[in-house]
Amino acid sequence: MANEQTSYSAVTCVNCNLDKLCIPKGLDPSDVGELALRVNRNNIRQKGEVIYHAGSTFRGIVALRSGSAKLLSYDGDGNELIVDFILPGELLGFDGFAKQTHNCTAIALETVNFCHLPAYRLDMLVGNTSNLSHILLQRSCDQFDFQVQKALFNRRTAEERVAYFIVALSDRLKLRGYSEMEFRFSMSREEIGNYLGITQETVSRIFHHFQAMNMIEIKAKRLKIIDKKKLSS
Amino acid sequence: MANEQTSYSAVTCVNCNLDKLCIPKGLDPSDVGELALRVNRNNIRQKGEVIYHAGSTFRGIVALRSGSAKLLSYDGDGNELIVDFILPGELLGFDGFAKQTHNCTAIALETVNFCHLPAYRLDMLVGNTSNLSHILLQRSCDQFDFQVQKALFNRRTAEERVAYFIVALSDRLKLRGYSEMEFRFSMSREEIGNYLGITQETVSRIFHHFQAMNMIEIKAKRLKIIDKKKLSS
DNA sequence: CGTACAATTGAACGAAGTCAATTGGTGTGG
DNA sequence: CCACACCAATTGACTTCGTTCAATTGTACG
Repeated sequence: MANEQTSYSAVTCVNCNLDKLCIPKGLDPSDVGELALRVNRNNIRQKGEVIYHAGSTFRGIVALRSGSAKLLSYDGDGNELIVDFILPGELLGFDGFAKQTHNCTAIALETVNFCHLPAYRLDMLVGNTSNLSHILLQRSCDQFDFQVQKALFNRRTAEERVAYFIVALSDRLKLRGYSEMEFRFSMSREEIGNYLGITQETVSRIFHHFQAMNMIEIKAKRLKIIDKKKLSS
Repeated sequence: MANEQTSYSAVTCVNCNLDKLCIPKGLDPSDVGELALRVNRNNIRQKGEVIYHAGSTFRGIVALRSGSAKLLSYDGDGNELIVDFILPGELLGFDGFAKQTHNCTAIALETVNFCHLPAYRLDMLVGNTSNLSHILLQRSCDQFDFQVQKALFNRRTAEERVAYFIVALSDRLKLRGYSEMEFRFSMSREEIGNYLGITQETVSRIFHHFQAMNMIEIKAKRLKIIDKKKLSS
């Protein structure tokens, strides 16, 4: 956001001025030394340049040293949604950890300097792919991914949200061995509306509308999906 | 969502039918046995009962075995926002990891049965508070918390969003040693609008309005905050 | 200094919200 | 087992906030 021209030549995590914000915050001092040895420093990008791309393989965690960046995601129609603005000392890359593929793109908003902890070295520190630390970090990142997804469809119309909600719930139930075409809501209209960011009245009207269009049959909390394909669009 | 009455008596993570979804998914088989020894099983809550409360100390990760739940957060005015609906095999509790205090509440939507991995046992498996695994998990959960925060203020009016954006940015810059009262935006109006879920025109109008109210002075990308207190309300 | 893009400003429209009345479902006690 | 009460869901009428479209002004950079 502002200009700060420092000589980074001799800087490591051990004497970095961002140690109260970045990964070292709260980290055991001995581990900071360990970390410093594994981080690539002084990566530069100019304004508008990409730090990493959605769809690319996860290559590790990025820590911004100076400048600012935007983290964005794309919806189905290619519209971009800015998930976060990144300032010095903040971390980037968690969007690629769970699936090992980034689902966000990071772009510099001005000249940036960043450090990079490569994935394979991250594994050396955190442990291999199948141990618990790794799995929990993965699950946590999953939840983050999901929140990004949710933010994306919060841009859509009320109808699209409700349709998406039904389809997503159906898919999740199927995965758990329940019927994907017929099930019972355990939540009220108000709770659905709250979750989707619309009112219960709107939920009700849209259910009615979908029924009129022969996509679903709904009676109180029982739902029967007639045309899941139509619903998905 | 549906009824499934199984005898859970002899069930451990090793032979649980949710092993393709829950923590064990992707976990090394030897670690699953390890995990099984540390998990408390057969915790029951009835419809409407709380699994954990916002504000309470983090006590570990919860894995839903049957039933469904809602995960919700409260805004400043006590309005609830449903962050997620939880189905069997899904995990709960990451909202408490970063700050060691839950910022969400989990409530059963119907009778639920869940497993519980206590925090101190989690530490035994993941390592102590200051090692890298722990820190990274914490940072990742931080990002999750932030997305929840963002979802919360997406319910607010365009004016509140813009005000919040300015204040939050000011605070973040201050934390990094920059001036909190006067700075330069590195992002365009369009990017601000995209981030806040409103159009650039609306951003522009609201900036103008805040200036007319003597809360800020804005000229192109330079912003000067006149009355931060007023802006925060 | 001019060009291209960014930001502002205005006017009209529309999707979803609000408020209010009605209907429907469920569980409980007579 | 029915009837009542209570809460959930539906439906309608009206309002509003923010969008959209379009025209204009401002700003940065070659």
